[in-house]
Amino acid sequence: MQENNKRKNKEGQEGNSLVKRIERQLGQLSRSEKRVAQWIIENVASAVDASISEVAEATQVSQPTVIRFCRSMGMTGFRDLRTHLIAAMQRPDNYLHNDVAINDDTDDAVVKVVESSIRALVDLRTLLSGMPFQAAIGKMVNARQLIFVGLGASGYVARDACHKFFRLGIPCSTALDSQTILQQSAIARSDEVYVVISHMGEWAEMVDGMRCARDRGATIIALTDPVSSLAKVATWVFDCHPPEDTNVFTPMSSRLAQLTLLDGLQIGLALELGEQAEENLKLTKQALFSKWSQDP
Amino acid sequence: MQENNKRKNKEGQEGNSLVKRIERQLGQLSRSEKRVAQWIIENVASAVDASISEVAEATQVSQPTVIRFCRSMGMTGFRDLRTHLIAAMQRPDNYLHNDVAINDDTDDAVVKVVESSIRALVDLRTLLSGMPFQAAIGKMVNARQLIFVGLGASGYVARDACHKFFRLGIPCSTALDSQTILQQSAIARSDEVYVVISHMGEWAEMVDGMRCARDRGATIIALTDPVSSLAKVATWVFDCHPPEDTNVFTPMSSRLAQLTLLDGLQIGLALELGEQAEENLKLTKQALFSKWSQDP
DNA sequence: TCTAGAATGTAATTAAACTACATAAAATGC
DNA sequence: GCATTTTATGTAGTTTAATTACATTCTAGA
Repeated sequence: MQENNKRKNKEGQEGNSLVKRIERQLGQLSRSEKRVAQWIIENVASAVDASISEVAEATQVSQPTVIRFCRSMGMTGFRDLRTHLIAAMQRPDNYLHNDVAINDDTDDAVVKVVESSIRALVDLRTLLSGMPFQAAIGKMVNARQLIFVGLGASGYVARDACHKFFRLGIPCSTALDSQTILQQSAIARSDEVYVVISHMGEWAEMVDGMRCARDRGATIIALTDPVSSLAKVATWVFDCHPPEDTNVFTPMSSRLAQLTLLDGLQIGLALELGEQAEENLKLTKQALFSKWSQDP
Repeated sequence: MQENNKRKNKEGQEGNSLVKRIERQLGQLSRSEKRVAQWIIENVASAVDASISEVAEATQVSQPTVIRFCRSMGMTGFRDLRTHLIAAMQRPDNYLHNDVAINDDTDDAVVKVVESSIRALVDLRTLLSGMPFQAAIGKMVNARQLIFVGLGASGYVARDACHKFFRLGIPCSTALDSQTILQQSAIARSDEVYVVISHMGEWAEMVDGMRCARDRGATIIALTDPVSSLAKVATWVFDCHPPEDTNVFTPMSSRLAQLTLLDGLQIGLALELGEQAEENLKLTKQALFSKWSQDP
């Protein structure tokens, strides 16, 4: 009758987080207390904000039962439980998957959106070790120019990246539509690096353009689905598998992973470039700062 | 006495972003509120367990003054402050010193970048409860037009948001430089909603423009530092306090929080709009999908 | 079926958080 | 230097949250 144990093993690396502790003691609880426990596990996020009456209502038990549950968990009371829950939520591994549903109220939906973003980045962290940062940065260091390529929503990511990398003192440009991409790649040079952002990696013009650039000797760094056509053309691929796209209300958290990946590349490149890049970064920051500190 | 000073410093460091924020704003507080702030800084550990009355007693001020202090810090109340204190206590020194260092190797640096991004979103998660989503969405539902405003790097966030919201079927535009902002706000209408993104919230032209738009009856939703001039002008403020900006290699993880916040707003708005928005989202997704599924 | 003991709920109690209003202090204008 | 506004703070009351005491219900074993 109990839940399967394999899940416990998989998630159980962080043995002493409060959520895990509740899970472990689930068996020893009475029926009503178990309901409370279950709800808290499944709604950790809402639970940290809830008052005792809200928990009681959500789980259809009386308020004293909620307190009894807290005591069963070794806490002095509800307040204490809340304290520990908040602390536990600071470990990102505690965020579980939960899609936005059409009948969610605003606050629940927002919480879910944020949590799905957190999950996207936690996923990214686990993928990092397999990514060719060294190789990509090695090419960038000697590049005459970086060209950031992206269509539609990915264009915003490309723009953001361009704005970030140019501060290192490297010539940077963008190509955000088919025409520009094709023209740009037609004159590609072997000392140029293309950074291409594409969820699916299947837009024909983009793939064609990149193939052309590649043929002309340019380096293609692709943030895309590793099984896509684009990935086949690229010199180096950073695995950004597209989202499962469960429903229309799921936002594109994957672009956060892309942005973060590009942050990582930029910082890595800055370190590789050394003093010169550091100086440039300082200067660009100062340029902003000195401006607005004049009008308080 | 020397020892006293040292201890104070040490404990100040042991704190965290919230404590730092309190320290930073010490100057702008009134005499009594400053007493509260000081006590909390020097007794973070006791503060997380204390009730309002205990804090009031310890600092010799009235209970409402303690609440006022919480509000001055941008929290909704004492409960909220406590939540944030607990969360902040969870990462004593280690995360602060997790900045990228000049002698890090690439992989270390990348991991640090990703973790600081995760941290930014987990921080956002703890701030959500105090944010006026309902109110903001309420205004957006009936808006004739949404105008997304941002300068420099924030401009990319504004663009991204614009591209996201227009898919709901609402007229959306952007204002990404001083001239456009001033002109746009000069003709602002009471049924328009401005969504303004600014880390510092102190660019004079932007603040002036928004004040003008506000005077003309428009709604100003600001993603900015809650103590900034922009925040004072805004109708609703979403607390996006600027990063502590420890070194030049620290990327702007805070913009991920802004993007995610806007994701949340968009999804919340979509739910509020109901079927029509859902239909629009579906259609825009299909428009993309049918295109690239033709060329595999 | 009866009864002990656990489980749960009801209703009252206490304490915490917050609000509205009043007063005092400081800053400003004349 | 006095009146007037603004700001800061406290007092007292209200609302909400957390907890306790006690009553009821349920369950298991004689």
